[in-house]
Amino acid sequence: MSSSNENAVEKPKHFIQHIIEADLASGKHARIHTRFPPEPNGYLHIGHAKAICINFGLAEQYGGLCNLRFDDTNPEKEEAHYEQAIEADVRWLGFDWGERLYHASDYFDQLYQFAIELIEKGLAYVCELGPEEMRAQRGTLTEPGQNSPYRDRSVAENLRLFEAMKNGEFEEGKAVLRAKIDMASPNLNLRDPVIYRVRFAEHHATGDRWCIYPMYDYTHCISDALEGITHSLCTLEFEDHRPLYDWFLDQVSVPCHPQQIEFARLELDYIITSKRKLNQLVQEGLVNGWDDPRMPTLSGMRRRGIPPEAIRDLIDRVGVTKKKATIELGLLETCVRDWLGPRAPRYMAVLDPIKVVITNYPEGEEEQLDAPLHSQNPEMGTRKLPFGREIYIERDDFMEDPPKKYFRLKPGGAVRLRYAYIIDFEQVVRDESGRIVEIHCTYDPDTRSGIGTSERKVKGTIHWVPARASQPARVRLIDRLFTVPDPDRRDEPFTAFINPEAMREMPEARLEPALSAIEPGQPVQFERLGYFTPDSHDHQPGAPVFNRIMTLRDTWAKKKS
RNA sequence: UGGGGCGUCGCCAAGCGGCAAGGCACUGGGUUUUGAUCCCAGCAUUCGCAGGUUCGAAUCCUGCCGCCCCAGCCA
Repeated sequence: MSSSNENAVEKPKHFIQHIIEADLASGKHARIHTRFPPEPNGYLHIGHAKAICINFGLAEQYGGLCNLRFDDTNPEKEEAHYEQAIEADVRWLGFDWGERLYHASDYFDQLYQFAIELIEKGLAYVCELGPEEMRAQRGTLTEPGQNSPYRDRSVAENLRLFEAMKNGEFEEGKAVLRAKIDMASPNLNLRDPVIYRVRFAEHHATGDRWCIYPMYDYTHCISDALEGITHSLCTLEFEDHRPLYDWFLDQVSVPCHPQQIEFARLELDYIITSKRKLNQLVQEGLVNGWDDPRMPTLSGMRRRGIPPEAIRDLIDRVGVTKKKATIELGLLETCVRDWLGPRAPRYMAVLDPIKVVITNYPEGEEEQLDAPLHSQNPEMGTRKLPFGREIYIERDDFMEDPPKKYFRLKPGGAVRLRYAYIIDFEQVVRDESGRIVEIHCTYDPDTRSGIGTSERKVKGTIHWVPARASQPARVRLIDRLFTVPDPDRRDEPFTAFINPEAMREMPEARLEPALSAIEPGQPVQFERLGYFTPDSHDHQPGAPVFNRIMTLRDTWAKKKS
């Protein structure tokens, strides 16, 4: 996808690949097995795409397997409908978990039995400290914690109390099961972490069968082991949890001991991935839902028209390391253009039209031009393009008083109309207020594209649509959601940096007729403007609505500024 | 002042004792009926800093400095 050119230098392997290859070579594993473990409490965003691509991608690359597992251990936050959305997003990215769709809640019975095993080994106890007391006794970063007064209960008593917890005999907050590790550990995670808490909440998968729920650290490692995961990949903030991950697996009779490996999550400038903040955007109506095309959610990017291949390419180019890195948005833009460039069929649309009358073109006449769908790839075929006396061009493709090097239409000048003729400027027509309402030109019949006999050359070529045969449309210009690269890390709230121009609708836009056959999901290029696709919610065959996926690279705009 | 990580070009990133890959961005030039694409060229005497070991260090040692994460009965 990226640079598969001539000298095709092999892409260097990243550290996780080194680990996997060593494990395969040493015979530690015959095949690898990974998993993508989202919590079903929100929608997936571009950051999740990295975890998805790494887990599924590595399994694919080394002939292994990757499970999809919902980490549903907190009934108060999770909801079933998120699961369907997550599944759709993972599939959209092009990955498949086969029959291996699991839930942490599938293991609640086993998790309960392993907890009993820990109690029997004297490694877990029921603690009746309240949340505040427990915090007070945990110590600080520099001071050790104190042992709970309940720490030395007998195995029999712990067994009885834990069962009482399970039977609903304790109110929420009145008792937890804790691992007995070390209250003086410099790693806070090892200071007798809670492994079960009481919650009288309906769980979306297990209903009211349980009133005690296992905590993440305890659940995750055991779930991995039960699924035969070989490499448990997660983000950097879990590094401190690895000793606990290993501790549980060492104490309990699970079938294997997966290796947890941490990598840096994906960060992009001009975007945010905080669940809380994305939710705020939606709740406060700052965007139109989770799949608003401005959103960095996978559903938003899909609706905007960004190809999943471009996202996979981005992840591929960015690499996998333990160093926190913020990638420039420009790289994503490059990936999108690289994927779409050779594939998107070309059409013409005028976003902000101004009428051009070709005064020497016979009134009432019209001709059908043949225009290639992709000038570099003739195999894509052609479409018919009606041309007549009246057409529309882009308002900013004409300037009365142009700067030097402006080679579009100007007084005294000429331009080529893409796939049609060269036209010469004649005059502008104004209304009473002096506003230009029309431009009059003449065309040069010998310059028709392809079959013209003239040797005449002009510097500029502009796009256009026929006045009569073009179709009115709403076209939304999508741009970055924020005006600063780091809206997250400012003194003002991030909402202060929302880009008011992130979605501009062009109400007067007009499309060439062939565009009426394009449906949502099909990306096209509007020549000289960018890549666009019909909006999956609002587009109607008779009333088209297109979203801009990405502009074309524009060096002219750069030179001007 | 505890513990765990990370510091190689503007943004990423190879490199693992033998003398700084690659991508993106940027800059110049060529092609072009998309100021797009494509092509060609340029772009770190230097690897957070300071010492040390060595014939030789981004790579080894020592000491500093900077940044990130951890005190949920969240994940």
